[in-house]
Amino acid sequence: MRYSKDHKAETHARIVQNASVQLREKGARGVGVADLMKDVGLTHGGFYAHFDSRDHLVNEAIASALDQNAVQWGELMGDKPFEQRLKALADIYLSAGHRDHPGKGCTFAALGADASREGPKTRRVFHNKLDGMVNLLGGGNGKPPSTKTRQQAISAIATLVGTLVLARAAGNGAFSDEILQAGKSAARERSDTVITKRKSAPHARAPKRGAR
Amino acid sequence: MRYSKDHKAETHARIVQNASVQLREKGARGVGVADLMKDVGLTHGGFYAHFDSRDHLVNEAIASALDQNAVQWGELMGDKPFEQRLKALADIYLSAGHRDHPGKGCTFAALGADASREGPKTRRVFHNKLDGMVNLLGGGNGKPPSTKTRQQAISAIATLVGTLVLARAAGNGAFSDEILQAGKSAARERSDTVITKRKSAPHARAPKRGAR
DNA sequence: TGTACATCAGTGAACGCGCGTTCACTGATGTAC
DNA sequence: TGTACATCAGTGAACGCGCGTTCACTGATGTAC
Repeated sequence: MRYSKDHKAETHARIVQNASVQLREKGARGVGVADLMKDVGLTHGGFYAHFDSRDHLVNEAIASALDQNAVQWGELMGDKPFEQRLKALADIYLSAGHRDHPGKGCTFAALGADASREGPKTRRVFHNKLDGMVNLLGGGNGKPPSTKTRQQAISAIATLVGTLVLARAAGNGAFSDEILQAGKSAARERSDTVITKRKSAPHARAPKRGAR
Repeated sequence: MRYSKDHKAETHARIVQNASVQLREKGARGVGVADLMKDVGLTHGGFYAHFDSRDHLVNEAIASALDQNAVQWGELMGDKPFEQRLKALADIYLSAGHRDHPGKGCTFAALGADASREGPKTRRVFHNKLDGMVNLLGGGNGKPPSTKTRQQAISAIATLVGTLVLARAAGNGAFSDEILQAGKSAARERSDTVITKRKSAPHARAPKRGAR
């Protein structure tokens, strides 16, 4: 069968999309070529008309998942100021829904640990996309953030990612909920601190003994 | 060959120890029975004199890794007050050494995401051990921590875990170092906040700025 | 417009390999006498 | 103390299965004339 113009591109995209979900759900080693193709409604043999190898697909799917995340984050944050951005992000990010549906969720939390075990290509993708996320959260309306702001954005993201990883590892019971709550509180306090600091003036931090 | 009294227990422990390292390095799916036994100096067939199945070993090895972490944390923190505990922990936890040697490091960071994909047994182990870690970091000398203190301990741990996961995913270059630094700064600021809050009420702690 | 041919995404059997698991066997040491 | 037997941690060949990959083939549609 020979298909219309961009039929191949569409199928390719469908495989990638499906893989990006399944990888986040089952891990980098948890998804087989045959299962994947079956899910897309094809047979496994056709896979190699689209990808050189399983590894190539994994890389592409992870990159795609990260891109989706970036879009989601961008929509969520709009042009709010930093502390409001963080609040908006944390509320969604640390919801039970996100915890219980990793396939549509954050790739750092789902595959970050796996990434460090994959090839340099995968790590490079993570590197680049994470850098983009940091600028997205920390940057001011398109402008690249300062070193200090980057620092805050990084640690904010780290807290979100760590909280989600721990909440998922702990299941979905009361303790897991407590973890999500703790993460939300931390984000809230962090926002408040930033707000307070900005208000209290362009200098100083804690009154007397801050000790940095 | 029939071996001395506790020879079997020793071999068993060696296998578990080896697995606990390799699992953290290569992930829950990345370690094979044959490789593992070879590393311990035995042949693969003997494995089943010690474990019912590979899955049983994985559970035992993860539990062992988590126990080791708890011991390490305990030694590191001694009977210091919370903010100093966190500082001491963060300095080691967010070091390049820890990032580059996951086999001896934190199990939450290395296998937390994997845990959520494993069976309920593994998740229960993570649940229990994490709960213990929270009490360890948040508790005051044996006493169980308050809800508020637990919250702080949880988010502190989450930040550490998330930072390490991201730093590893980003490789080990300048960006990865920046991530570690951001995590350390966050831990420091968090400690200061706690100090400030406490200070403004009951009384003081660090002389002027030294901390520790 | 109609016909012959070329293309190539997708099919499904087959291959090779690795891995978890089984099993008959070994042989050094503990135990019974 | 010495001897015969029992035990069982460990050996290594073998099995079965799943998975990534290959390959000859299909047949609907695009293209050439």
